[in-house]
Amino acid sequence: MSTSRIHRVSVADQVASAVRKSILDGELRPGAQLTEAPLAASLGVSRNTMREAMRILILEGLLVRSVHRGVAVSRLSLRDVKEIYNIRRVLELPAVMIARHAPPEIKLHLRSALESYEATLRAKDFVGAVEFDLAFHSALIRFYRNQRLETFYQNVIGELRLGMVLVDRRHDDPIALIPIHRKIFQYLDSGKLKECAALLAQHLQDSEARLTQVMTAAASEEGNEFGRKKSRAG
Amino acid sequence: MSTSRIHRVSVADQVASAVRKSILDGELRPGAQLTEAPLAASLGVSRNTMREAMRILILEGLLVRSVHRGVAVSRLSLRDVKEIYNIRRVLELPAVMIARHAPPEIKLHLRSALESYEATLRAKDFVGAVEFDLAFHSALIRFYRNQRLETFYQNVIGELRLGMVLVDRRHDDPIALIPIHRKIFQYLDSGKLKECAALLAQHLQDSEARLTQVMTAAASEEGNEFGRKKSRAG
DNA sequence: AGTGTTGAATTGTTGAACAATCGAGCAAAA
DNA sequence: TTTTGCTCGATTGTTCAACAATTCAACACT
Repeated sequence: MSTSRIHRVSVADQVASAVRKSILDGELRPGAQLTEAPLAASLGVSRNTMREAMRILILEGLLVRSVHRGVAVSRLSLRDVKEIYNIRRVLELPAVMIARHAPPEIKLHLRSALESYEATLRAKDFVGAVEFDLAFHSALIRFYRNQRLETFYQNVIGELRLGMVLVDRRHDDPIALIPIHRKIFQYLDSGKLKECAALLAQHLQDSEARLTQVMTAAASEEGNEFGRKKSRAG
Repeated sequence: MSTSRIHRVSVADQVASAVRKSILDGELRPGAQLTEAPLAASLGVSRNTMREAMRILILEGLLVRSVHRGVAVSRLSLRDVKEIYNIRRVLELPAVMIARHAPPEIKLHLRSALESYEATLRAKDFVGAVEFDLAFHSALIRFYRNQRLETFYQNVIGELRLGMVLVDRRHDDPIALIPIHRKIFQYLDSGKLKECAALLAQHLQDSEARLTQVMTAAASEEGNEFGRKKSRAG
């Protein structure tokens, strides 16, 4: 009954999806320790299956395992952020440059993501807006028509969200980002690809700077929180 | 005793490496069915550990699993080849363009790979030459100084080798490829990056065309071999 | 020839077990 | 007081054995 579709997936995959969602939604914070047995029990699967699911998420970079010390939700370092934004530049900027003869279907996706983005943002749902913000950028990658590139990009974006859950609503003025995305889309839609790429580059630069700034700020005030095991502040 | 290093790795990882090597060396041909129990027994590990190892290789794209039907070594389709070479273009060409202020360490790697490549090729060791050919190209990716990009590229190259094991020595004249790589390196070394990128693009185009051609040829004569289960040629 | 049906083999998943290892608490020593 | 060493409970790494679900091929039946 539960699996009505023909598209059958293994339990391990489903468990992986569930845990992935918990991480991406910020339910499981970066650094959180995941002990196998209780987690497996809470999801009603065996420890072996849970380990298989964890293996998937480790390969995706959402979890880290240190031998005999368990797995934990990955912590995004500043170096990671730098890497990820470089990847975004390498992939997104050429993507818009090949958008000339792109099928209209992808542009519809872009427009759809854009409108959802604006709607959630105006509704002050900043957490939900992240989803559509990244959906917009993911749609750009589809210009390549390359499955491997898309899944890779998706993984990278997943890691990036690890850092964004820490940011949340500290955004000074997220509404200000609306016209940026809109302008990027307009340039793209009207074939002004160079201008589009330039604006996108600027946008990525700003985005990286903002995240980096918030992360350094958060890192400094994290010492007296529950992040580290032994806070020397006591 | 066996693990003298501090760098401990799980058994599953070791098993994955062993199987990966078997595949990349052509011992396990594309399409080969891998039944868990015998393979696990032959390597002296449990079925669970073997499944974990398989999961890794599936995520890497070297194996495919269809539910309840087991795992098999991936077959590279022409579409796959097209995707992979597009990825190579997206990553390798910009890589040489940012090689201006690259650390000399990477250039040493390039030179080393180049010399090994020429040596093995002159020794008529065409299978071994593939290794160094790809090592040369992998070194280009290191210009990015980006761990995620490198591992992704490494995965993609691994998949490409799935197709190359089928090709092997059908190369018309592999020796002719020596001056190409050498010229690419010289352009790079002397800072003529545009010329380098152009030549590299040409090289990738030729390489793709050759592989595609061999694969279509191999596919047509594969029908009466053991490739497909039911050959209608009988 | 075409169509159930059966049954062996393989996979998906579970549950339990045991050794290896870690971490914390506590005692002994400096 | 700080450091060192020890013990012990908890968690992980790995194995093993079992069973349900599913596939595949052979076979019987029409």
